[in-house]
Amino acid sequence: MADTQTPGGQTLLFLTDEQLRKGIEAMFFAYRGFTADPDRILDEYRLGRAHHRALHFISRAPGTTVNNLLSILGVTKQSLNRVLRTLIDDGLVESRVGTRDKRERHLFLTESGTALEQELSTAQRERMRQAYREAGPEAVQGFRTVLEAMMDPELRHHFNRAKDSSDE
Amino acid sequence: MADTQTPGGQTLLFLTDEQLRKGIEAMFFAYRGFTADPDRILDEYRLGRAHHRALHFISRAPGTTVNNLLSILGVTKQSLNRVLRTLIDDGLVESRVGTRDKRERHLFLTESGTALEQELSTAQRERMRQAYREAGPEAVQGFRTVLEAMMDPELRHHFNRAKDSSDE
DNA sequence: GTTTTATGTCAGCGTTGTTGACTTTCCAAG
DNA sequence: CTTGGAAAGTCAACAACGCTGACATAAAAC
Repeated sequence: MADTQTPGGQTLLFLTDEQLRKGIEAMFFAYRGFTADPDRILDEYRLGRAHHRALHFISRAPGTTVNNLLSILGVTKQSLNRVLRTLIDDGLVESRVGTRDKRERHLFLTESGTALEQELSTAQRERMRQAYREAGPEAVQGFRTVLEAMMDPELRHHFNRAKDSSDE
Repeated sequence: MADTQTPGGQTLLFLTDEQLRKGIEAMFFAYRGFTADPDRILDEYRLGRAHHRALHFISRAPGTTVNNLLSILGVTKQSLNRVLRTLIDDGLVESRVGTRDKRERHLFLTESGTALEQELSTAQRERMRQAYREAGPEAVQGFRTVLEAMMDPELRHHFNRAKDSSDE
């Protein structure tokens, strides 16, 4: 990767379109791998990626409201509602009317919801762990740094929300 | 990132579930940013991401066959066919019957197809360039390494196909 | 106490993925 | 030269998951 130091010490990158295109393709192919294992499991349950995302974030923040989930997932409430309906009908998620504000619904994973989320998460974590192992610790640091820089500022906010209780 | 050296010199990574989950969320949020700019442009043309992917890989390998595109994109021919039909009807892609093997169709971008591909690619490359600039050269190297490790071996093959004429 | 805002639900539509059945074209092996 | 099979395309139906619009209800604001 071509780079030089300015007299001021700032690192400059000279990035060809070709290098950037390879990065774009890497994202495309890697994302396919990233979702492949959960997708296989979801098929067995007749669920899709949207259900996985909902399970993931409900698991991360039990009792979260529909509205909060909405802003994290970046879809319309109607779209999320259909997904939640399926999950509730399947007994994977429980929706409790808010005590302070009865308009709100607080979302929790049921026992079987927790089990499925674990199954999905384990498969995806194993893929991630394997990739991290192959790549090595400095690569992982770089990976995370570039991904964070690629996010929309608004989304980065959601990402960093739970970061405190994390790895650094 | 926790890591130690074994007496043998191999680097071991101790990765908590929490660290891996953050990596998973980073992929999720970053991919949203990654596709956000092209999605906005595609909306104006009443096209979707599937069309963008087809344009990208036809642009990368002009004259590629439908079958080759199929194995790269990993969708069914029926699904790809609908996308190609739209692109051909819109005058963005040209399909030429093969000379050596007349069963094959070779795909090329038209002038306006090239223009749209450029517009999409430029938007996406700018996002990528910005992220690379923010993260710095070592981070970029790590990013690419982890992404490649995350791919399915079969997909990695497609990725490396055009790598020779690339950056290393 | 009526209006406005927030939240969630129901109905319907578009894109893009899927499978299955079928036809046409054409290369190549027998 | 015929036939088997690969490549490409079409039609139909369906599922997942985005979207908009219309609407009910709860809470807040006036």
